[in-house]
Amino acid sequence: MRMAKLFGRTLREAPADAELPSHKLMVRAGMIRPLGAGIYSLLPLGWRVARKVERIVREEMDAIGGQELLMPVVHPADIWKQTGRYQKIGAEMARLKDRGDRDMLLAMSHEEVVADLVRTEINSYRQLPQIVYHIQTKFRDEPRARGGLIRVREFTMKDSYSLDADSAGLDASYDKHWHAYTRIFTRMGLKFVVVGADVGMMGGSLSEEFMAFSPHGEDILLICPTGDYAANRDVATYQREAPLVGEQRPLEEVETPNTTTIQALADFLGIPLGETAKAVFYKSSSGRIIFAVIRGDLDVNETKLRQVTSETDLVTATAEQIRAIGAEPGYGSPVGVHDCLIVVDESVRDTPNLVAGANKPGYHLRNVNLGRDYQADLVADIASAAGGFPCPVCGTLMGAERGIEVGNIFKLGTHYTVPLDGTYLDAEGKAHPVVMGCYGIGIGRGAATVAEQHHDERGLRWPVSVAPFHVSLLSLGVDAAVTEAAERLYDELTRAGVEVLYDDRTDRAGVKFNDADLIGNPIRLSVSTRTLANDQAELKVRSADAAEFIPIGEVVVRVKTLIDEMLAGLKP
RNA sequence: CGGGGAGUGGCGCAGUCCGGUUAGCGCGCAGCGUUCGGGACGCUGAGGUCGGAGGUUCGAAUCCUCUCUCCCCGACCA
Repeated sequence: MRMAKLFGRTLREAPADAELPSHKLMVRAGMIRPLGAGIYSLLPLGWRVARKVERIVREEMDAIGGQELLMPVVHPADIWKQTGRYQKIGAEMARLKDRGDRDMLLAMSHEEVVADLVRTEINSYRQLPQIVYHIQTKFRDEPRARGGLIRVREFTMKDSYSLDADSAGLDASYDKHWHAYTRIFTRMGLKFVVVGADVGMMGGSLSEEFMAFSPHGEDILLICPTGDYAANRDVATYQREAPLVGEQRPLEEVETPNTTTIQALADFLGIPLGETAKAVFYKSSSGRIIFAVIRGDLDVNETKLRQVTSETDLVTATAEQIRAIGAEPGYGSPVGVHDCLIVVDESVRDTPNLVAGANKPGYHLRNVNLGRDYQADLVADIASAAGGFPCPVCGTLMGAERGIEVGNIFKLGTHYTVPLDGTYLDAEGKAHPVVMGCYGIGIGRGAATVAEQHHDERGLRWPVSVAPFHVSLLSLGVDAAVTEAAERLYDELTRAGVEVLYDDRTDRAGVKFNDADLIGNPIRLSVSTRTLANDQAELKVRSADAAEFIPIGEVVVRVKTLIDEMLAGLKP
C-alpha cells in the first residue's frame, strides 16, 4: 500500500477525550474514528489489524473442528421471550419494532438463535458433538462506553457454541476451547491469565475469563503466585481465618457522636477495623431490602451477594428505605431491624463481640453477637477478596492485577435448549436437551488490548501476527535514485509476499519516521542517498533500539527471515 | 441512573465571568518558492449557522430557558 494513497491520516494530537494509550494511538495512527459514543469506524489500517485477529481466530476455531456460519444481527423478540432474557435484561438491550409493530431487537448474543437452529437441525445423537461459530456484529447499549475499542456498544465478536449429548461431552468441548483460546491469545502476542468468573446474564454453571494484563483493565484479578488459583475479584474466595472463640460479653451501648463511617468508629474507640461490623443496605429489583453485614475490615462483594440472594439487580438503598426497616444510616446494625433480608458474612459469624450501630444517631453497641442479639436469614461468603489475602487452595498470599477481558468461555448446559426445545434422540429413541457451551472473543477489543500491551511513547508496536503491515518502507529525500530504489524494493517485497506500507509521500524524513513509529509496523526499511551510496538499506525493528544496514540485494531474504523469526516467537 | 465537566474550521485550544468592529491562535489543508535522515521555513489562500431551538437586547459565541451530544468518576456489564 502506498501511503500517498492511504485512506485515513495520522494526527499529531490525540482527541482530548481519549485516555487509554490504545485509544489515543489508534486514533492518531488513523486506525479508528468515532461516530458516536462507543461506535467506531475501522479505517483501512485498523481494519487490517482486525482482519489479522479474525484470521488467527478462524484458524484456531477451525483447528478444533469449528464450522463457521453466520447468524442474524436483528432478531424477532420471540425466542428471547421464551428464554426469559427479553424480560430479564434491561436497557442494555436495544429494542425496536418492525413495520408490523412486532418486537425486534439488536442481537447482543446468539444463544437463542443457536438453540433455535438446534431445534431444526439436530435430531439425533449421531449428529453430536458439534461446534459452530460466527464472527458477527453485536450491539449492547452499555451504560458507559469508554476507552476507544476496549469498551464499545457496537462491536464484532467471535462467538462459538458447542453442542453435546451430555455433560461429559460439554467438558471435552469446553476443554478444546480453553486450549484454542490459549493459542489464539498467545499468537496475538498477549500476556494473559485464565481466571474463574461470574456467569452473569449468560446463566449456566462454569465460566472462565481470559484476562490480558493491563494497568488500565477494568477487572481486578486475584492470582496466587504458586499458580494454583486465579479468579476475578467478583467471585474470588480466600482462606478464612479460624473462627475466634471467646466469651460473649454483655451488650453495651456507647455514645459515638459523628462517627458514621467504620474508619471514624474505629478511630474514635481506638479499636481495629476488624472488631467492628459494617452494615450495607441494598434495594433489590424484586423490592426487597437486603441488609448485608460484614466485618469492618472487609468489603461486601455485590456479585457474591447477588448470587446468594438470587437477585439480579441490587442498588444501594436510600436513607428513607434504610429508616423504613428500623435502621439508621451511619449507625446501622442488624439488632432490631425488620422487613429485610439479613445476609451475614462468615467473618461476622466467626468473630464475637463486634461493635455495631445502635440504629439511632450518635450511638453504637459493643459486644454484638450473631444468634444472641439478632438472627441471620443467610450466612454466606459475601466478602471481596483483595491483594494480600491468602489463596483458598494453598494459603499463599495472593497478588492483585488489573486485566482486560479478551475472551470468556461458559458451560451453559441446557439453559437455552430446554425452553427452546432443542432436543435430540438418543440410541434408545429417548429425547434429551442438547448440552451447550458458549465461547466469546471480542475482535476489536482484542486488537485494542494488543495495542495496550505493545506501545511506547512514540506509538504502537504491533506484534507481526496482527500488525497492519509487516514492513514500513520509507524513501527519504528527493533523489530520483532513491525513489527508484524504493519503488524496486516495494515491488520485490510485495511479490515475495511481504506486506509493505510504502511511504512514497513527498514529506521530509522526520515526518516519515514519526508516522512509521506511530503506526507501528514491526519492521522499518529506509532508503536514502546515504544508504544508497553503499548500495544498502537501513533496517530497524520497531521494538529494537538499534538499526542495521544491509545490502539492497539481501533485503527481501533478510526481511522474510525476520518475519518468520518474529512469528516463531509467537508460537503457542 | 447519580455526581462532575465540555461542546468555537479536520485536530488541539483562547475568547464567555463583565454583550459591542470583520470570532482569534497553533497544527493540519491548497498554491508558489527555498529546504530534504527525526514532525523545516517564507509568502499567498481556503475553511466557522460558535451543538440546536426559543427568549432578553439597538446588538448575543458571551445573558436566560429548554434541548441534544460528548467526556470523566460511580452504579452497571456475555
